[in-house]
Amino acid sequence: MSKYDDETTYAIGELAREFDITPRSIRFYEEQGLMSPSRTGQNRVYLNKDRVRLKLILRGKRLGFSLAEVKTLFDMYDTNPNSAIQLEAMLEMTEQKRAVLRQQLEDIQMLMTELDDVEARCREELAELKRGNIA
Amino acid sequence: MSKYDDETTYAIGELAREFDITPRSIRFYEEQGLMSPSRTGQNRVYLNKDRVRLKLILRGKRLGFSLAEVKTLFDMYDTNPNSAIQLEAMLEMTEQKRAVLRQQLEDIQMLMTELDDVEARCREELAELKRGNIA
DNA sequence: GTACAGGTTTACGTTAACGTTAATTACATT
DNA sequence: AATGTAATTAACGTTAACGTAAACCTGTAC
Repeated sequence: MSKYDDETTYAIGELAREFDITPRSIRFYEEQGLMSPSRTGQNRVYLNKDRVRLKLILRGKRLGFSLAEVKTLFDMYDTNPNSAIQLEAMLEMTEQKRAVLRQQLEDIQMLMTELDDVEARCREELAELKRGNIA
Repeated sequence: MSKYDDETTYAIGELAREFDITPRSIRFYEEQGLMSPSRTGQNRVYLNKDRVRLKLILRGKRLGFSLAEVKTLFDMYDTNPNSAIQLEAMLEMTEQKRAVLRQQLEDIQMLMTELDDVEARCREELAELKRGNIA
């Protein structure tokens, strides 16, 4: 259970398949300073910590964070892990996202009822047409 | 209470201010075929129906619809609103959108709980920091 | 020894939804 | 007449997150 027990390595294609993305994306994340895998010759070699990073990137994306936002979080964590400042920045960012999501929920509910209306009117008019009413 | 009782007109700048967008955006929506205000000379003049359209466009955007998607919805509603074929197509379309919305609702709820998790962990670690635990 | 399945870099292309000048017009005040 | 405010068209610029060649290396399989 030590830190040393997972020395599995991954090629870029393996990670790409595992997370269902393209190698291009992974290289792009590196280009943006989000990862820095080691090399064997000119080939990229990914360790478990890199895999974890990638997982975090993708989760950030799912949460609606841009790559730039993910990077700021990473940078904060790298230079000052578990500092109060970093944690509070994280809280602030999640709070923002939460606000966006709340707005979206509201909008969706409004649109749903609007769809109900439209649908109801459609059905009514269809019924009239079937009855031969050309109104 | 007839259809004729709202003949208020709006200039592009008024609408822009009201909805907190730029005139450029409004012109862009028109360029994309989403609105077609009348003119006085070369100036655009917006009636209440145009204002409603704009409101719908913005709501669609907040919901994550592209302008192209909003346009297809508009086109469907605009062309032959009373033919049986169009009505049935419309019903099918709304049903599809409804399914998409249900999916979005699910996604958002999942994201919310994920954010809850992240936030909870942050708060825990912050609490430990305050207690002086450097773990 | 050659074909293939992976990897590499470089660099231009793509899409959406505007932003940003520029150059012009028109009406209202001062 | 000059200034200010709001409008117009036309057209090139921008951002994010990759996609898509092109041209190359390289280890293994047959």
